[in-house]
Parts: sequence; C-alpha cells; structure tokens
Amino acid sequence: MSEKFQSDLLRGSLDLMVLSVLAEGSQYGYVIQKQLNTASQGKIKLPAGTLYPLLHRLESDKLIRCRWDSSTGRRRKWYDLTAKGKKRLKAQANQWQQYADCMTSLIGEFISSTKPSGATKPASS
Amino acid sequence: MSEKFQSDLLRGSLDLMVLSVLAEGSQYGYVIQKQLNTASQGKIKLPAGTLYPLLHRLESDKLIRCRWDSSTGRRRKWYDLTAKGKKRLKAQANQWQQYADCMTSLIGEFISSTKPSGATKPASS
DNA sequence: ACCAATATATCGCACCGCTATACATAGGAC
DNA sequence: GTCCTATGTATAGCGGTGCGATATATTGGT
Repeated sequence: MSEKFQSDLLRGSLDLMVLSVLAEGSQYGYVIQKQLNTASQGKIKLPAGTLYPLLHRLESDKLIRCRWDSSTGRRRKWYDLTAKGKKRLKAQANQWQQYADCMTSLIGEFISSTKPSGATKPASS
Repeated sequence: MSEKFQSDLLRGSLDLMVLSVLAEGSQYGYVIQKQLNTASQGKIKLPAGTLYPLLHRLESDKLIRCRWDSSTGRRRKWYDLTAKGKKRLKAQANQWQQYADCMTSLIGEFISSTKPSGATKPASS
C-alpha cells in the first residue's frame, strides 16, 4: 500500500505540481517537499536532489522568483509565482487534463475501479 | 490546434499505452504507431526512433513476444501480450489512475473546463 | 556534547524520447 | 524502366531530468 509512484510518471508533470503548490502562496523548498508528500498520501517523496534543481530551473525560466527571508525564524528561500508562471500553470494544467483524458480513453477498460472506501463524494457545496 | 503533447508526459506511460493497444490483439509496430496517433486525435505522433526501441525493451522484459509473419502480405513483426504483460497492464493502469487522481486533486482548480475558445466545428446540435 | 530534524546545494549516473540516418519492399505515376 | 511515396524495421547519439550520494549549516532536544 501507499507505494511510491515510479519516477518516470513525474517527468513532465512535476514542475506543474510545484507551480500549483506555489499558486496557493509563497513557500520555500522544504515545505513544498512536505506538501507534495502529504497531498499525494505519501506517494510522492521528492528527494532534495530532485527538488532544488527543479526550483532552480523554474527560476531560470522566470516562472518563479525567489527571495531570502528570515522574518519567520530561520533563513529560508521563499518562492513566488511570476505572471509567466501563473500563465504556464494554467496552460500546463489544461494540457495535462487533455493528456489524462487521452490516457483514460486508452486504458480505461483495464482499470479495476475497486476504490477502497467507495464514497464518491459527500456532495460538496 | 491539436498540438503535440510534450515528450516528457509520455515518460512512464508510453509503455502502458502500447500494452493497451496490444491487449486488443496482435499488432505490428507500424500499426501501433498509427493507432496511438488516431486514438489521441493526432496528439501523439510516435517517431520510429521511439517506438522500436520501446518494443524491444518490452520484449526483453518479457511483457510482449514477437513473431515474424508474412501471411497477411508483407513480412511484418507481430507482437503479442504475454501473461506477464497482461498483468503489468492492469497493475500499471491502476497505478496511473491513482497518479491521475493525485494530479487532479492538486491542479484541478487550475483547469479551465471550457474547451479552448469554442468549437472549430459549428456545434452540430 | 551529541543527535535528529530542518534547510539548501551540487555532482554524476541512468533512463528514455527524439532526431538523424539507414535499409528494404510495394505500388502508383510517368 | 524510373521515380516517388508509403510502408516497415532498425540503431547511434543527443539532451533533459529524476535520483542517490554527499556536503554544509542551523536549530532544538536530551
């Protein structure tokens, strides 16, 4: 249970995940790491050797910007989405959805839909 | 329109797609290529340099098996799912679904559910 | 004083999709 | 017959990226 996803699944969508976390507000690397772990129910355990180079790439692509700050305690590197980053987030989220739809139509019949606790959704809102 | 998916999206799921095509029956490489192109509405255009090495990998992993046959015309290399391949297909399809659910819960709010600025076709209804 | 958790960083490996290139056959146009 | 395109398979090498290993520094608890 709760196995880790195979690494290759992250290729092409890990940057999108990080952008989506930052869309909720400024964060620093270590928290992003923990957040993705939590949000995925332990299935995504980003090693530091993946996370920090990724953040550096996003920054050099001007999708996020950073700022050292110590006002919350320790000195940490806080990241923010740029306008370009927000735009990219939307574009990439939509592209991912199309990709997912495509995958589902291909492999849908091979998925055993035995959800461990059924409950579709308690009719939110 | 009908842009190609970025290559990295395929990492970790391309093998799954090929297995799912072969689950419908024996096929040879060239047809698999066309089939994925069709099924994805042109968004997946597998280059031969991707397809054949992939088939070789799947074969060396004993997920598929091959056989040269000329009885339908030209000499072609026909592939079949092995028992191991069928098992892998199911396992990987389920893992992918979990991954997709995880992604959706992360990025769902950033997906604009309206299709990109209206129909290319004048809505037949 | 010691140790674990926090926090960031970089090096080099491994994997795989892609481009480029190659070769062979088949069928139609001219 | 020759040319061109589609069909069909194959491999070499490049490039990008997730990861393990390793390094460094700070913080708080015992």
